[in-house]
Amino acid sequence: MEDGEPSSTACLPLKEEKLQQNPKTTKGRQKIEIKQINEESKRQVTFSKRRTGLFKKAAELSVLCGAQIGIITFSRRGRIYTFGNADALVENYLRRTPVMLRSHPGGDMANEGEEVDGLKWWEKTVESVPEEEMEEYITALSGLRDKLWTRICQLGGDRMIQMNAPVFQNQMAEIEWKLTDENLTVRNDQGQLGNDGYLDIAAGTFLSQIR
Amino acid sequence: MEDGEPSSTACLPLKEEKLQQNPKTTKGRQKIEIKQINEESKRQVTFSKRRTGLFKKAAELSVLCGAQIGIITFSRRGRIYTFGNADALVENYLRRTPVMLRSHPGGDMANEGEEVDGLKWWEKTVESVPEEEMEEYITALSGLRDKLWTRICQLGGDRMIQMNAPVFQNQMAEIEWKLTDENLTVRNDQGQLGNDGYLDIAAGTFLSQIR
DNA sequence: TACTATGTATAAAT
DNA sequence: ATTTATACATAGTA
Repeated sequence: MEDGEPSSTACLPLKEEKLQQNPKTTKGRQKIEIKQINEESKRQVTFSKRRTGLFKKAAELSVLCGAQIGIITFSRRGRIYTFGNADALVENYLRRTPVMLRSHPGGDMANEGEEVDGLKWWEKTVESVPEEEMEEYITALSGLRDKLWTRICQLGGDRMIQMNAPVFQNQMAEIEWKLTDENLTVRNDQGQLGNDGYLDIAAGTFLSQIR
Repeated sequence: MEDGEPSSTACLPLKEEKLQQNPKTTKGRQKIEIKQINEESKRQVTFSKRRTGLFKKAAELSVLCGAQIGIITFSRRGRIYTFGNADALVENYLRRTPVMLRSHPGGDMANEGEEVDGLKWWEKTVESVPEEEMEEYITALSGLRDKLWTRICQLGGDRMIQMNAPVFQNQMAEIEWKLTDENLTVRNDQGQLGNDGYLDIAAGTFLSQIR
């Protein structure tokens, strides 16, 4: 059909003429189904484009409506991309959901307030947690999650609204789980914590979130 | 061009005739400037529409690219709207940024591991923190923010990318501050913490983020 | 809430 | 990265 399709003999180089006249060089944006993109490179391009778009939208929304917005994204590769000030966000979130944040219940508390290496004990990082205290540490961390959620739901009522695009909820949960698993595995492979119990406990934690 | 344009006299009152023929019931979407919307009701409508759009985009992105995405929004009214599983997000975030999470450094640590009211000490909420320990508690919480950020930047490198739409960065910071202030005030008004020092310390914390 | 017309994001191709 | 055509989001209105 393509108007003036070259009938071999008469008008051969029509393609070029067509380009001049109505160049339709691309098919333009095509409709796509919202489902996992399998092709690696394509997925990466899409992720990059849409992440940019998402963050732009978030920025616009925050300016237009004076809302405080934070986005944290864990890419499939395990990279973290954040929008807004993630730590302020997290702190604010935690501030609004009062819980005990202690996550290192073990250890010697006799020298409370004392400084070791010029640091208050609560300023030390997890790396300094001895192997034998790790399990309790992890338990506390898992507890934190539950406490957070419980507390949030309590606060909830009219002050909190949880929104998930209903259609995607199950898929989200699935993906979240898979990726959490992936992240934890990567983390484990890096041997930073090197505690076998870690993955199992975390797995239980997240599995419980999937209905 | 519009086929069959009625030429009344010569060609003068074209406007009206055009309207009749093509009654354009609305002006359609108009371009808007990205700046604070002052009109309350308009802002609310926009917030609602765009928040929905943002969450939809996030859902699509997560499905298409298998990314784990979480969004936390504090509306100007202090409401929290979240997308994804905020607590999982926060926990995952914290998990990836090892820090001491202790935020209640004061208190009697002699009964370490003991249970009070059937709760481990790290399971108790902030409400149970005595007034005289509050300041230290807050200091620890502020410390947490810094620790988080520092640790994140350390982890950073190729595994972390911070993205802010550059154009909006300052505005974001401003808004974040204003809203944080607002939230804290609200919180204070509710008398849940009822500590005068609270606001001041928090203020310093957030002010330091604004360049 | 639902509708239109138009602005904006982006899939595909370069 | 840039371009283009099209799908999608949404400002203003009812």
